[in-house]
Amino acid sequence: MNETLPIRPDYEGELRKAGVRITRPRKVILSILADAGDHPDALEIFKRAVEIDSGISLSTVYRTMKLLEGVGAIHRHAFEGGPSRFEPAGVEHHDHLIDLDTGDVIEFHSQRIEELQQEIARELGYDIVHHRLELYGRKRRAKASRGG
Amino acid sequence: MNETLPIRPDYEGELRKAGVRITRPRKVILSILADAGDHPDALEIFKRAVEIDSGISLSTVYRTMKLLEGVGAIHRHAFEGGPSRFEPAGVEHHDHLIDLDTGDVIEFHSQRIEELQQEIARELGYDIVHHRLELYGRKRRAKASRGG
DNA sequence: TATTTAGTTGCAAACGATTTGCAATTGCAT
DNA sequence: ATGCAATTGCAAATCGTTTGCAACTAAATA
Ligand SMILES: [Mn+2]
Ligand SMILES: [Mn+2]
Ligand SMILES: [Zn+2]
Ligand SMILES: [Zn+2]
Repeated sequence: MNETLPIRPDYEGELRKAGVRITRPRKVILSILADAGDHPDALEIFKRAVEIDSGISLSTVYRTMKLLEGVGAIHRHAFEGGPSRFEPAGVEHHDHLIDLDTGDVIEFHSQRIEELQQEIARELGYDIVHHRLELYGRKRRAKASRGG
Repeated sequence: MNETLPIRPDYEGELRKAGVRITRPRKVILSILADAGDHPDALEIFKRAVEIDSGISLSTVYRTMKLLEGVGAIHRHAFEGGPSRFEPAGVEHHDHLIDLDTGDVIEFHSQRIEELQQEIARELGYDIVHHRLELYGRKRRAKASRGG
């Protein structure tokens, strides 16, 4: 296992540099994203935002997510079934394992898989722009058990 | 235009065994799926169905896709952006590479990746129920070229 | 600081994909 | 052939998301 440095991405600077105005709603949303440990969807971000500034609208959340995605500040995930979920783009690349029972999202990374993907694409004559690897599963139950 | 609807016999039997009524719309949809070489979405299946039987409705296509998915006869893919796309479940498992320029869907399979996924899930204490691996890329351009 | 103005907002209405209620129809067991 | 539950087509509803628009505001300018 390796440590992940809990770097708080300097969103505002990044955005200013991209010519984006730093408004009140955006500050709120950015702060929520900056210290979100999970992968919230737009509605969840909206709810958290309202706690800080009750004037924020859901439209603005959607617009802001699209904007942040556009400048590469966040990643959008479309996990099976549900709405888009987001996470800051600052962290190292990783893929996800979704717990079908609880909805928990577990992150993992396999350099070997990444390499194999490149290899496959190359053989097919392609360059990978991005990819999506999601494992859907359930907690392994102890093999000999009597509990429900 | 066409004579008999060449429904894959095992396909229909599979459904009967699952207690599903074989109706005219279902026969049409099944035949379309059986010899679809691509990964059509509901609307595309609907269009193809209408050519055979103009009375079929889009609702029925959606309902049938859900039913077929439920009994495991087809797989649903939710590629980036677009609507759900489908393919018969009979073929060997494979994953997909989507050409970002043309929309082409290329199938591939890596036993090594499949194994690594299992390994990762196991380490995290999970059993994989299913997974999704999609590569999005563009055709590799020859390094020294003058063509468009 | 006051002025200016293009970017941004909240709201409501529109949107595309998919689902659903319902009355009419149909598969299929009898 | 009969009877009835399963299935259908249609329209309306739903869900997540986007958009038009008039009011507002960040931030460049004077
Ligand atoms: Mn993540
Ligand atoms: Mn396929
Ligand atoms: Zn990856
Ligand atoms: Zn696979």
